Amino acid sequence: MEQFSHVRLSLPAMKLTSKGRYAVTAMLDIALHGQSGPVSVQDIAERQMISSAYLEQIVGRLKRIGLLCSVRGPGGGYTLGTDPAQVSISSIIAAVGEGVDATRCGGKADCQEGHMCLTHNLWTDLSAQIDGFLQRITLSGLMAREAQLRGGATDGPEQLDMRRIAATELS
Amino acid sequence: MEQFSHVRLSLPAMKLTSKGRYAVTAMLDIALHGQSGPVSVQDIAERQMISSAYLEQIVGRLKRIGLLCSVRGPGGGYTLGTDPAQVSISSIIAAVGEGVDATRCGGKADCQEGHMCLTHNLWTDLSAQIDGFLQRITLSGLMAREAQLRGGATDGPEQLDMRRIAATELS
DNA sequence: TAATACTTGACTAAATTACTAGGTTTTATA
DNA sequence: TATAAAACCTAGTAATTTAGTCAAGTATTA
Repeated sequence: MEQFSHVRLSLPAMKLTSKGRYAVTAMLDIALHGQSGPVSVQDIAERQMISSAYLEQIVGRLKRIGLLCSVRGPGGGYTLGTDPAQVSISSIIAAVGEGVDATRCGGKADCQEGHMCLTHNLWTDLSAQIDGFLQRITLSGLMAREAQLRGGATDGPEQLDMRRIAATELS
Repeated sequence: MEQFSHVRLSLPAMKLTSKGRYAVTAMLDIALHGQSGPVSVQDIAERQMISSAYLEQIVGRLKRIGLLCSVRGPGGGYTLGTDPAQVSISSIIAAVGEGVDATRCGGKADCQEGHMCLTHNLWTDLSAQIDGFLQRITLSGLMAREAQLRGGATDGPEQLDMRRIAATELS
């Protein structure tokens, strides 16, 4: 028999769900189709098969942050708000409230003992690892890959090495 | 007005919640306190402040997988089922059904176009990145850190560089 | 001036998480 | 041999989150 109810401590160490994926997909779609003018949410939703109403919420946040600009009225839509070379995947995901939130105890709070702190640091460092990876990959990096795919072989999805992108992006 | 309901596609790209953290914490607790005999769930629950009934479920899965052995009856409990140097954090997390499940389309299925495949590969590679990190860190690695912490400075939780552990673990 | 597009806020069904509750074995020890 | 301490098992369930929907706007311009 349990003596007391445990406090519910959710706080996932990290989350990356459809919302974050949709955000990145939308940014990339706008980057690729925004040459001739603004891209409407409807267009993105149809191309990427995402609920347009849901996408509106996501794209709205990306605009408020400044990652996108909007043009209203007929023929309107969204354009990139920044140089795609400056936009990391990490920042896109963070813009919609996802990504890596460190640990349950915000920095030091709850860790009572040494070995508790040890796993705590494991999660902290894992978070840094993930975020670092997502920070090294930019929107222009993804665009370059896309261009390369279009120009090169079209027979099926081959394995891509994102680490190489990240590396070239860094140097 | 939306013409049709979109199919709900959950499938988080990755998840790491309390369940996975509890599993790692429990394994480490048993590794550290299991010298003199089996460690009971009650003991772990009290030390780590986790609901014992919930912990029982988690520890049960770790046993079924073979990461733990159990001793029934009074004075019973759990002991490690394997050499801690062979147990990666990745395998502990996987044992309780968490960790990294690749992408929504299992390998190639749904990717209709090039740029779709591009973000697909981003998630695939991120997953590999995360899992690689968790695979390079072992239970004995965490134990060594704990021992070092006990022996060394006791004034507060300092920043640990897990990457160094991972590196030494590899070489 | 009407169509198009963005804006907002509230609402909801489904899924998942983090538990709880209540039992049954097994087995050391008194 | 009774007792109690432990593992083991199977349901439930409340809270939270996700992935949407819905409705009623406001702004812009062909």
